[in-house]
Amino acid sequence: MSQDKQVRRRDAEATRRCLVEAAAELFAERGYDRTTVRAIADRAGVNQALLFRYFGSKTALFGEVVARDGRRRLRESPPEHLLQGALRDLLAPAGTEPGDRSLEVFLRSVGSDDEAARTNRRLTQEYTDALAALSDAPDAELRAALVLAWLLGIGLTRVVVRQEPLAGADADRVSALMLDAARTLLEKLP
Amino acid sequence: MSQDKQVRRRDAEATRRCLVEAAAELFAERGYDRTTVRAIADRAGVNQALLFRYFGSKTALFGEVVARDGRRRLRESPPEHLLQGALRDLLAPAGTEPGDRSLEVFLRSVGSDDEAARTNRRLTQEYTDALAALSDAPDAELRAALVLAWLLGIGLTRVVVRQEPLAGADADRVSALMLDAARTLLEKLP
DNA sequence: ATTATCTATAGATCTATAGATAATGC
DNA sequence: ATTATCTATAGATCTATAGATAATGC
Repeated sequence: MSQDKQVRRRDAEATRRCLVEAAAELFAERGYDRTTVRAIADRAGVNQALLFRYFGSKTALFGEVVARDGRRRLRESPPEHLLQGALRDLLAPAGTEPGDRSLEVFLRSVGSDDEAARTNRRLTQEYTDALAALSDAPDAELRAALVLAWLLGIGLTRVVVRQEPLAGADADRVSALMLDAARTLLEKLP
Repeated sequence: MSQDKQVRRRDAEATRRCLVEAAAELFAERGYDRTTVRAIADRAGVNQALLFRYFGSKTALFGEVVARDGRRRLRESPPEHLLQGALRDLLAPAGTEPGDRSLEVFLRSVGSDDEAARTNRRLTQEYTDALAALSDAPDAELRAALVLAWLLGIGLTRVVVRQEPLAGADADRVSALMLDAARTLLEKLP
């Protein structure tokens, strides 16, 4: 019965974590602009004033979320699996538990707060660098950027706009078509 | 000297047009959410109450903008030039007068108002259909959607996020790389 | 007289802060 | 005593509307 609020002892660290977790979910669902600090605090089950006590501002909390989740795949997978992995999470059928929603956070917040945009730009650069390392082409970085742009576009269409036929398409088929073309782009020398 | 405001006679039709024009610019620059009705009225040089008199709501004005600009290319260019044309506008060097900013309106408003999202979705569908007509593949529609997603991703990276190296890359080089891969995707049968 | 335009403001947000309250650890 | 949490609210938005004002066309 009373396994929630009541039971949780006062614990600043736990409260902080709850806020970051709730913020990550909401930023992924609604983007930066359309997520209110009050909604974050409500989902975290804590008072709204604590968000400012622990993070100072909504923008700073956004930075915390990106720092926590955005670079996880970058740290954990080798460059040659980066694209596949990102694509797999992106294409995970709706309904199933999505593995990593950091791309959604990115996509839905792209036009928002300037500081948030800067945070996002830094993250994209790191992905581009990792992908560029896979190509021997003299314009490897540009090719990598094009591939990454494609990933973003697919995410935008499928997850944010939910546009058919991409939204409902079979994950493997999309993956095969895209990875094949991407590999050609990265490997084919001019 | 006094060629503005003073000189313009009272003209509901002209005021309407000014509002749509100002809204088109601002939605392209800032997206739906971050554009205020007051900013639109100010840029149009008219009173803010008139926006509601002539359009009823901010959302309705957005619909008007998309209806006016979004389908222009679709009407004016044959399917086989659609992609090239969209790409050319998108890649027009910053500073030069951009030809068509409707893609920016789309990209910057994608996560915003629900009604705006619906308007955008309808528009994307029309583009997908046009592109799909170019392919003989049995999954032509999916391939077309992937190509369109790529276009959106490139636009997002270059114009909205302004991420290097795509943001500053030579238009012809980007165009060549992308169109080549896209053509392969649309024409190569499984 | 008609109607395009403007003034003034309601009402609903939203971020952020100051200061009060109360649970913990010594 | 310390500090995690809560109350209350300032202050700045933003969309939308009601009703007043004033320029046009007959």
